[in-house]
Amino acid sequence: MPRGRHGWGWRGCSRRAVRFLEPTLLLLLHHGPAHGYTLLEHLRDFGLEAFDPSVIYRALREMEDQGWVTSTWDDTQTQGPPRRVYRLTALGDEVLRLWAQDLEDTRRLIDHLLERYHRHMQEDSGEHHGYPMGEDCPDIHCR
Amino acid sequence: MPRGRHGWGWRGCSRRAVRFLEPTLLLLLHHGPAHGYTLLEHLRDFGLEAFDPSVIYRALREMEDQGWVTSTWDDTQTQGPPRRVYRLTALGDEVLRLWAQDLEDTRRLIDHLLERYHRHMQEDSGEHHGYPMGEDCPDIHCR
DNA sequence: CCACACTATTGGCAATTTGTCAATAGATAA
DNA sequence: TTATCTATTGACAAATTGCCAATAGTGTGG
Repeated sequence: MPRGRHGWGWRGCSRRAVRFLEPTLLLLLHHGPAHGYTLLEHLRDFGLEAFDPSVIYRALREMEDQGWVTSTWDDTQTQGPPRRVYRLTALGDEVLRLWAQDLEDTRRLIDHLLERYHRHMQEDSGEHHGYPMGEDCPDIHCR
Repeated sequence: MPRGRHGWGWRGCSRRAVRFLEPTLLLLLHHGPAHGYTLLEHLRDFGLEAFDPSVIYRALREMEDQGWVTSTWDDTQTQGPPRRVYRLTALGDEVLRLWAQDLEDTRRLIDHLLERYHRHMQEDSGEHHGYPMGEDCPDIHCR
């Protein structure tokens, strides 16, 4: 998915991941209360890596503003500064359900697009579509 | 997918759609050269509606900058100002293939998330997870 | 001819989103 | 005490996006 005048790894490259951040956090919190850092680690199980912690905390604060989660300071001692415990609210529970529906819609869109793509590719394998063949074609370079 | 302090229909609401714009345009152009307005109409077949024309033209110009498409002025008379004809380049053809792969990756991510969601919901139907039940829970209102 | 509507493309801007980097800060180990 | 690890917060620049207006050619009704 090269985009803009860039390849992978430019500013905004992981936007796909970002859209999965909120539903994934909600799902993780549906399993039970957790700390921000813990959530960060569990995100890897969902293919969401390389998140700067600030992104997670920002998402959590926004979700709290929405009333999807609440947070309290954890009084139990740990090796480090005090931590927040985030827990899902009933509203967050409901939002998670809406997210799931939305993701199913998105899935259908992708399916439709891919189905069309593969069908079309099968139909006219080897045909040309008006673009000049044989010209020097620059390689796609993703940085 | 309520997001931010908004529901559907706020600024940035259709970002999901926007991400399908480029691959869909490439796929449409793979069928053959077309005008911007024509493409705009065909997008509906893919569940992508309500695009402001400027969004499509902006995308097309960016794709041209990348060398994925080329455009020439159509000299045939029509009821209106001169139109551009966009056609896919060999590079655009290749990019379309990469997009398809990327969409398949995305689909896998969604599947994984949804599978986890449904499995978890089945496991603990009726259980609580620490959030206070019975409190007044504000309705989710999407505007 | 003039006003108006329709088709088609272009330009600009403000609000929002996103990535990155730095700051703060407690606890512990050397 | 200095350094290091854990945890959270703040701030900023760049990119994305939606919206609205401008331009412009053609045809239609009065």
